[in-house]
Amino acid sequence: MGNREETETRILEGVDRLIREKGFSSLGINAVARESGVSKVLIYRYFENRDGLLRTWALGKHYWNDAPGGAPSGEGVPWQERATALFEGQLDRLFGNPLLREVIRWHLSSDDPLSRDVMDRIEEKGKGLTQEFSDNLDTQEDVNAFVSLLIGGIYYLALISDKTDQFNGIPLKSDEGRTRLRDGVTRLCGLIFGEMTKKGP
Amino acid sequence: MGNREETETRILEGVDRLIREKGFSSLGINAVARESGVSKVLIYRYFENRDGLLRTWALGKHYWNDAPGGAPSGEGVPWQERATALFEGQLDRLFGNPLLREVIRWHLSSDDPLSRDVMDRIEEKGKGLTQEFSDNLDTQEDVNAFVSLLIGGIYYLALISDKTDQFNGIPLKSDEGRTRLRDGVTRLCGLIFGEMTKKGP
DNA sequence: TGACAGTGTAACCGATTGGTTACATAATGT
DNA sequence: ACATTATGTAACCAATCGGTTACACTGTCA
Repeated sequence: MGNREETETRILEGVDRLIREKGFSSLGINAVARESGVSKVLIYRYFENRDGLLRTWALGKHYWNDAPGGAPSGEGVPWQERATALFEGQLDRLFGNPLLREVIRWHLSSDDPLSRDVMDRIEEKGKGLTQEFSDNLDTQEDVNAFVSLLIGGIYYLALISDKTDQFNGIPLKSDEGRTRLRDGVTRLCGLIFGEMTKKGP
Repeated sequence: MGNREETETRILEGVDRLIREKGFSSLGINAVARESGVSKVLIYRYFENRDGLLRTWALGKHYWNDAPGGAPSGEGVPWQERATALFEGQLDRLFGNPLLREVIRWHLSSDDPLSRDVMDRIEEKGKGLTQEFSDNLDTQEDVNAFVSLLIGGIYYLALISDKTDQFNGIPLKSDEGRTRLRDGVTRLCGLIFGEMTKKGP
């Protein structure tokens, strides 16, 4: 008590907990105040209103920088391998981060432009990587379409993994399912990028 | 007035309109009554409560039977062609039916078990078709993983098409984007199912 | 000591929520 | 004609929402 910074972080931690447990739909000022054990007047005093609170929460997050960094990008690495690393990284990232899934859900269902800003930051790194593919690959194929479908598939399966145990015969909550998806992605990368070569001068 | 059936359909039509315009999140009794121009007491009288209303709405829908029927299933049709028809059908279905997308959004974000029931009916036909693949194909590949990723990708891209114009360089709201996705799916089906043959005895 | 800024709480506001009670009116069967 | 049933509306209920006002306390600087 008597410490503004501490109170602010307590509030933001409350937001964090609330989103993780109930999602964005039930994220009201009263709920945050209750969860944080803090008078809601302080929320208005320190964050102006619900929007300001959400904005400082979202923009102060480090979560969005956990993009798959394991993608090998050396000169000699074949594109198939790079793509595999990218997709497997996204798979682990999505399935391993419940808060991230909650934010995607938020973006899919709300009209709040802030959700777009946050999504942009989430996708930032991945976009740079996929850009590399379409820039450097010498192929007639629509690489962007392939990538979009695969990334989208990973997103969707991660999202419904919170709601159901199985999708199309794949157990989404077990390691077995994760492994099958991982292998499937790897196999698809082989089929798609297997014969592609670097663009000539 | 004075006609129960007519009032009931007016209410259900109001639900329909409301979901299409605002989604499930803002679907309250008061909103339905306002939208339908009907006293909310009648909603309670005829449908018991919000849950009952939603249940009769969802279970009385014909929408869920518009699954891609164009999939050729004759004996001589190659599997690659069948798969292509299945996925392209799903693509058109998802992008062409806003109400369907709202229901999927609902399922992704709510805890209501009813949403699972509705999703089961939506996926029913597709599940039967994909089951055929894993049953009849003689391959070492994890066909279910491929199918799950592709179907999921179609779902996700359709969902975000309501929120953003472009994803990964694909314009989601234009015919061009639809065509590119369609071609991408076709091409992937070629890569995946191209060499698969029917299971021998 | 006193003025003053920052931190905190309780109580209230109007609007809206899901849900109910009471009552008026129209149709129906005897 | 009369009693009963179905259809409809207005008014109300407690609870919750985002947001505000008023007031008590604590420290700091003069």
